[in-house]
Amino acid sequence: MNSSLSNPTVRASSLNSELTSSLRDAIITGEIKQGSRLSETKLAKRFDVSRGPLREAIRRLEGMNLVSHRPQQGVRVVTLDADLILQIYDAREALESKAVALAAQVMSSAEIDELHRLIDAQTKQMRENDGAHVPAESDYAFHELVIRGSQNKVITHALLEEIYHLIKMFRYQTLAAKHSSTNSLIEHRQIVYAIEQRDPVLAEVTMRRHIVHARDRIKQRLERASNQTEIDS
Amino acid sequence: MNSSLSNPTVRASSLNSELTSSLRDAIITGEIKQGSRLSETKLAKRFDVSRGPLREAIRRLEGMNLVSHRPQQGVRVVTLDADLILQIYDAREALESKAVALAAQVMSSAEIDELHRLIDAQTKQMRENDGAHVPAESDYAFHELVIRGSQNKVITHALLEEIYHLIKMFRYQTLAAKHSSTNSLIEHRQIVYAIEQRDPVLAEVTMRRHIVHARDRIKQRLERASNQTEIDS
DNA sequence: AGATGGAAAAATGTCAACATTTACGATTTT
DNA sequence: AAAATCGTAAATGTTGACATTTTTCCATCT
Repeated sequence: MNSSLSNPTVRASSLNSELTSSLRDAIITGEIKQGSRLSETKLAKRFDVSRGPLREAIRRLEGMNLVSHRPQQGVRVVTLDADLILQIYDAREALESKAVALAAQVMSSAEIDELHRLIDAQTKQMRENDGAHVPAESDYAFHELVIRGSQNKVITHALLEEIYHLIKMFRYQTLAAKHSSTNSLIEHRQIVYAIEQRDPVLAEVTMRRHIVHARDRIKQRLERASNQTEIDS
Repeated sequence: MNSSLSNPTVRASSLNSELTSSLRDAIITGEIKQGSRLSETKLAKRFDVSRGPLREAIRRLEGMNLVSHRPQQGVRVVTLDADLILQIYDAREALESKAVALAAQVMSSAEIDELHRLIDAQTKQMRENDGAHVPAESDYAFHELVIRGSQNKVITHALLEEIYHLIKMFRYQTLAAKHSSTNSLIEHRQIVYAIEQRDPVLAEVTMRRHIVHARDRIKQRLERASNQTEIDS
């Protein structure tokens, strides 16, 4: 239940911080379902803590857009309907295309080398798998490197502490897609190329297209799923 | 001190919510100085509440990027140095240019009329003042209308609940600029025109230029201020 | 039988006290 | 006199209990 009570000398730096991570992951994986109410008393029992730290963790989740709060009525897990998903990708497109433009200007060569290592590893993983897919974790690692490479705290915070949690939640649950496509890897190579050329405009355009592609694929899936349920009913 | 304890029947919907606003405003206006430590015990006495709701309010301010937390050492108010200010405007450029592109596609004619009313009021205010400036509040109102007009929850949250608080804090303190320029009003008219034409590309480009202009002016001011202090020392 | 009312239970909002850690200052030692 | 160490005080982290509101369930009335 409690993930870190092993070494009493280490002092796991704060309970509410641990709770934030645990709750966040439980929401992302769907262990706590979309739209469901978060009962403070039940969660306090489940994690074996008092309600104080728990409430603080919930307040942080509010800032991550993972739960919404209504006074005197508690908090509910966000519901990822089609509209919201597409809105998330619009926000991501705006922020991450700007991030890569900045990264192309300020990223160190050491960081660019790291990007190469990631892509090489992804190429290898693709061959070892079915030859058409790359693990989602690897995909996240790539994007996180680029985002941090922008050295823009505000953009990095917005993307990694808010938008990406929602994207992971969507991919993990609604989609069962734990992989990204071959096209994705090709586009990643193009992005690294643009960064290497120190060409912010090319980098921005390439990243924007990469994300719009992903958005389009998702939109098609959602529309098909919507039609399907209409037929079913 | 306490802004709403008058009517006991009305029940001011939650103490920690009120605290969030009060603390936020105290930070934005500089009443609580940049870089200073927020003492929970002192603030609890000052607002005459217990530390529970206060801590929750502080957790919310964390999500707004207004304070940063270090375990076992409390929270400090963010410091708006030159780097951070420019990063904020880069993030704003990315998000708000996308917001206006979306707004151009989905805004209702009633909302567009509201934009016109605001601009007309600003024109009037400018004439009644020195003839060259418009109150900052009016400027915020315009941008907020456009942002909400995008109907994108994620972008709206990022801009209005995070980035704009930092911008207001900067304008209120570092800059003593409680006004925006004449150019600004002209650019606002161009933005409304693009929205009216239902031209998302033109709207996006115009908004981007509007924000880049503001960023450039700030950058010049900051560099002059920096040179000035070098001379002084 | 359905709807309306009230009472009980559970949930959120809040507070005061306890525990542990950090920081500051005084004292001691070199 | 300067530096290091120890002790005290204050701050953060956490807990359990109290208050008010909301929800649910049951009984009663139409």
